[in-house]
Amino acid sequence: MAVTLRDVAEKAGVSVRTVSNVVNGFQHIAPATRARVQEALEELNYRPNLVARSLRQGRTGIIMLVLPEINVSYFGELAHEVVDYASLCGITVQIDESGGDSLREKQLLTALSRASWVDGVLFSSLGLRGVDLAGLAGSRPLVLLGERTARTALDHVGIDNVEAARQAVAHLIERGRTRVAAIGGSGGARDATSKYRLKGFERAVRDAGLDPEGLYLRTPDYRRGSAASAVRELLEWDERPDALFCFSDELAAGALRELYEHGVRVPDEIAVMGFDDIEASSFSTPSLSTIRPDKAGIAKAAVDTLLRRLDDPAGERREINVGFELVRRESSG
Amino acid sequence: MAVTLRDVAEKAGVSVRTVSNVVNGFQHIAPATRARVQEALEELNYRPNLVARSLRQGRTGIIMLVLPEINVSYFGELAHEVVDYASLCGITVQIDESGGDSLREKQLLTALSRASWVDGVLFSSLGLRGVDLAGLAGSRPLVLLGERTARTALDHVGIDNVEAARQAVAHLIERGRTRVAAIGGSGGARDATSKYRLKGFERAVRDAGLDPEGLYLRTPDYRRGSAASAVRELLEWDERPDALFCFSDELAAGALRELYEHGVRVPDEIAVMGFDDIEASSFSTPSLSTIRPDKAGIAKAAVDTLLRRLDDPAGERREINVGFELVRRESSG
DNA sequence: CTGTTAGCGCTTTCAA
DNA sequence: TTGAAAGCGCTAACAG
Repeated sequence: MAVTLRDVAEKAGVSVRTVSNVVNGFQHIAPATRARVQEALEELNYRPNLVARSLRQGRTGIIMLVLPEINVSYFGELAHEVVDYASLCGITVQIDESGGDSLREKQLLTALSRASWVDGVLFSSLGLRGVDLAGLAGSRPLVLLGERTARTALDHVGIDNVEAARQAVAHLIERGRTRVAAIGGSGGARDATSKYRLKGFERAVRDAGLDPEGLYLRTPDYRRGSAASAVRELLEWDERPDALFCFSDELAAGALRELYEHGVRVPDEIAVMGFDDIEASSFSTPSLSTIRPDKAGIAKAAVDTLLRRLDDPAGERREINVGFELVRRESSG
Repeated sequence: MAVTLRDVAEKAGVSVRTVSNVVNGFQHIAPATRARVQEALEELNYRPNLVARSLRQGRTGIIMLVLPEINVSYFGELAHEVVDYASLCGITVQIDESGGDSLREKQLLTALSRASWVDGVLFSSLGLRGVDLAGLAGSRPLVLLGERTARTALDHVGIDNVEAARQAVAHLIERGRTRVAAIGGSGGARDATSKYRLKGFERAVRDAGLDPEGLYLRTPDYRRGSAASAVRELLEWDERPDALFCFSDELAAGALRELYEHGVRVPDEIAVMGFDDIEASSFSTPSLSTIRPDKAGIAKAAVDTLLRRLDDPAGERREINVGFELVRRESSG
């Protein structure tokens, strides 16, 4: 059914070798031969069988991007950048979701070893443990995205979460707030991201000579729906906070909604900062001040690192910190 | 380097055939042999080379999902459902973005024929033309998602956009609105989605004995940022509309923002309806009334249809309409 | 410059 | 029940 090199070779009256050379743009070919082969190629509408090519070359040009959930805006935007940049490099991206919960994380690891056609993996997880990673040791190159959750020899691309969080909270304090609360986190005990954002929060508060004690509320995940109960709780404190630092824009969106339902004016009564700068945040009412990680930069660094690792499996471990930016909008006053 | 069937066969003192049988769970194997092979398998930590297997079997278990942009919430949520359901079927999903603009649509088609390892394609495009599709005729099975934009023999999964839009607008009219405007669309001349939603809008308006003339404003795309200028324009009409039907939730979010900036109260002065029910919509202020297409249903139908088509390439064309639901929230009063 | 050919690792037909 | 071997379509080493 499918046209093969042999079919083309027969039609053009040359060997498969020659056809292969033409297909792959090899240099030293007699113009006449090339023309003849080209013609046969067109006439038969030849399409190379990439599976066969991959088997031969040991590379597929496919990388896998593993993230918690693609429908979460931040990850959707990150995936967009990755797909975008990878396609520039002639790489196709396959997407797998870890779901965030550790039950499915096991399936995921199975999937990972299942997917032997994948050249390499970009892994963005909230709670990957060292033991999990161990199982991957011998397999394909893997670049960790987001926060490093275990001491490994893996390449890593992320941002300085401590400093970013510190700047976010410092910004609230600069705007005159003195009682800043923080909310965020995830079910995973090893959620390093929230650990570092919390550290940055505490640092900023202490730098201002204030006390962060008792001002942090954990949430089960980073989604919009998870902010409500935390917000309800802090509204009942004896001394209400006058600012709120959310560990994600989605949480912030949920917080804005809950504050609105309680008739609390933002930023007048409570200022709000998010983290991620998802697209929706500049359109919310009020628009959301936030930290904007350089998503395109993360994507580029991640893909580049992975490709480099493919060529040089033994190369030195790379630890890349990509930039971020503080975005001031209405919600922080 | 990688362990192959042969390595295992040698170690176990059997033929590759036998090892293959064990790996694939073949029935008729002597218990003793099986045990010996299992042991060798474990000891060498054998992982099948799926590229080789695919070459042999002519199937990879990979399908491609093509959509405009993965960072657009609706598509992110749809992709989530597709990845979810496909993984249940043992299928991996590869994602490609068409970008929406026809310039990149050509690259996309190239990519499609490039990607010969893909078993089949789920294609969600806003403006695919018949001629474009023609080029794919001989290649892999393709299921069209969203709106059918050309008369083809392709399978198609979507929702009844005319009826959904009609219900949305009828709902606004039921709530007492008499002057409903519509905004949405895309650059493509062949944006069938907006065509049908517009038709549903007009039908609902006429059904109520009103006149839709001059109440539709085209936007360049369905994104949040594209609603602003349309909203500014309709606010300057002599007779202001008292309701607004947006062809997507993102447009509606942009509209809510713009109305807020102009001090127009929603829903008191203008009621707003969206379309898609992205997650953010239930958290906006005011929360957004909208049409909720059964995304999981679309994903399931799409994957099922594609898999069936793989087994039966000559089967009858399938035309599937998935359900939807009207979601009443604050923005429609 | 081009033809011949040996595999890449696997499944599967044909024999035994 | 198991072995031997063909071959999926391609690339590349080796000849010529």
